[in-house]
Amino acid sequence: MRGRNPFDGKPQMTLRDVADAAGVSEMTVSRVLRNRGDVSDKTRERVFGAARRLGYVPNKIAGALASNRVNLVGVVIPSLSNMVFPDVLAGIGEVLDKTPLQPVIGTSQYDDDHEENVIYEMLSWRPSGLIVAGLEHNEAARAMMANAGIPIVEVMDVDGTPVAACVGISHTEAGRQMAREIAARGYRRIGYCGSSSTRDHRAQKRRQGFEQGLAEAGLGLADSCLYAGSSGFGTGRGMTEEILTRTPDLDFLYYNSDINAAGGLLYCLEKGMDIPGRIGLAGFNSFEVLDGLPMRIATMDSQRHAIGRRAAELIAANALTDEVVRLDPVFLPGDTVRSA
Amino acid sequence: MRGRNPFDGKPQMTLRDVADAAGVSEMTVSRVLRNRGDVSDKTRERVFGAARRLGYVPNKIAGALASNRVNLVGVVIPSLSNMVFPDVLAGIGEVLDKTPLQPVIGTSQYDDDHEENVIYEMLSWRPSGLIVAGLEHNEAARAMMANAGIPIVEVMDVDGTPVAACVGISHTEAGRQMAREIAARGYRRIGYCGSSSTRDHRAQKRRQGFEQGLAEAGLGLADSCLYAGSSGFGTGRGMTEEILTRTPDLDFLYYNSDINAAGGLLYCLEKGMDIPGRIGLAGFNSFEVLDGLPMRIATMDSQRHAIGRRAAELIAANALTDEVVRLDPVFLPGDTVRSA
DNA sequence: CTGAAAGCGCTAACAT
DNA sequence: ATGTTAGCGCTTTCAG
Repeated sequence: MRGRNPFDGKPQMTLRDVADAAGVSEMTVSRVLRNRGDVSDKTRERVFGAARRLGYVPNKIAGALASNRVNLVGVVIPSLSNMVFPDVLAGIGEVLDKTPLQPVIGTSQYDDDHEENVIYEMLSWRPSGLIVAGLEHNEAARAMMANAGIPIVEVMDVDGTPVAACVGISHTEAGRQMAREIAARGYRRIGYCGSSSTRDHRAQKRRQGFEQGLAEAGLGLADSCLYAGSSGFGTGRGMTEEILTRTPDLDFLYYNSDINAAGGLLYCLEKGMDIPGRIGLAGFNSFEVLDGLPMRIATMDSQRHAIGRRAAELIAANALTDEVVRLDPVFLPGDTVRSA
Repeated sequence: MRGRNPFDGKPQMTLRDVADAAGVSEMTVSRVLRNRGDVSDKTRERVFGAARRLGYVPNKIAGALASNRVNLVGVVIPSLSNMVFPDVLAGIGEVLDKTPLQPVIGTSQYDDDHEENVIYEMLSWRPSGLIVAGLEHNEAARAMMANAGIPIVEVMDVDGTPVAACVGISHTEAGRQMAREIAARGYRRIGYCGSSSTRDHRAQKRRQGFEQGLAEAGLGLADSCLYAGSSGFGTGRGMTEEILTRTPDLDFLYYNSDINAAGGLLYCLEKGMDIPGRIGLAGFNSFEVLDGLPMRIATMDSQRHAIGRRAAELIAANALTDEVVRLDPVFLPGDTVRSA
């Protein structure tokens, strides 16, 4: 016997089986099941009946090979634990749901070589398009994407050189804008709390933009505190305690994420600090779950839902362009910064 | 020309191209690229060289059709926005990363017919296994899974009749156990806050188990408050305000999720209520991000990471069993219940 | 409206 | 250690 899956007892059901059961040709079954071409109502009914009676599930592998059409869209993101990505995926899903396309998700774990691998695996399934988070990829990955011959969209970030199309915000600008807002509100002794990992390129860019923005206002970072590990209220709280112990006269803290900022907020409130008078706080992302904290954290909406939608639209339109769609993050002052 | 992708300019590269470039047969290229059989080092090098020079990406569709082997594992979950599922996925990923298998994620949006569809689509790619959240599926979905001829593992929940294998906790028991803990700690006027949707079967089971547990202790639910929409601090806060306004003498609140419980906690603290003396609070899930709230919320670890791991192990072992792996949720008293 | 033939790109099995 | 042959299950194309 030829190479069946060794674990598969019964051979899989084929179009042939349905065709025999319905007394028609394989071709007719194929047409009925795909709603293609003209088939008489009587034949159609018989075929549908036979297919459902037998519990036939088509083999898309064979179909894809024969038609050279695969209704899958690869989506490569760093991680699912970071709450930003499910939001992007939701945006992608909303758009693709109206098409025959289906997203297939892969995670790179913030590792370039792992990402290369995931992209390679995905491309080997010949998807109809590929959405990849970020603009930083190794050479091999960039080469694969450039030669894939399908729509490729890099998302989240526009600060860099895309392989093809690109939908995102400028994180450098986001950081700079936040610095401007803070400076305009009179804060002067400013600290930064974020990740020590250099692998989150977008957080790095925000930080750089932030420092640039401060410099343009004649300010600088008075202190910063970095953590290894994942963001969380505990992490934010810990960083805040540390930085304020070391540099007690800080009057503003900018966090890499709202999650950490929330931990900082809780810490400051517990210590009875006057927010936003004595000290101001701001994060990044705008997470809906956090609405309901004692104060709304100043943040910037990262537009991730819109980014997902726009990227999916490009794929759905089979856009082989190198268009760059630059969305604007929106500053949300919340309650943790003084009014301007 | 035959049915190429209409948008694909250049025809795709095949083994033939690599074989020609390396001056060997297609078969040899195939063997080299899959590390199969004996190939001389010299030939191997030449083939690898040619493949990488040309930027060859194999066509897994053709490979899968020929070998009847697909290294994909379908994973069907209700949603990615609910933080529990990324944790299950992480567990699955950890295990599958050590195998050639790759998870493919699909979401059912808590809708049975949508789920049926997603399962159908996945099975049509002939994956090596399927992991599906929950035990509630429509007839068609159950039939497909029963006949798929691949390892099927239903996860999260064990209260019901699995199609095949099953890894999870008993949510009914989880609810009952929580009721026992609460009763043992002397709380008597107990309220429940959760979702009004009946689609989250596991939350429903916890609530039922909770009521049973209360009944066994001679107690009952004094009030309950349901919300439509997504959980969040704001939601938890709102429910808590509402239920305490309506029934001010409640001395305990059980929430469907830690997220909502956190909102309730913040509300109660703001109101200056004595926790856990005047009122106790408990949630469900044990989310790491929440460590760092002013108090640790009493909760139950839902074992979702372990569930993901065990499920993936069953798939990796190609277990065509109907084994039920019942894990035990762990009660974590935190700071929001009195000591027993 | 339906069917027959050919072949998608790859791999199992069998040479050599 | 390498090559040859014959499909995998489906869809395209062309013929009725």
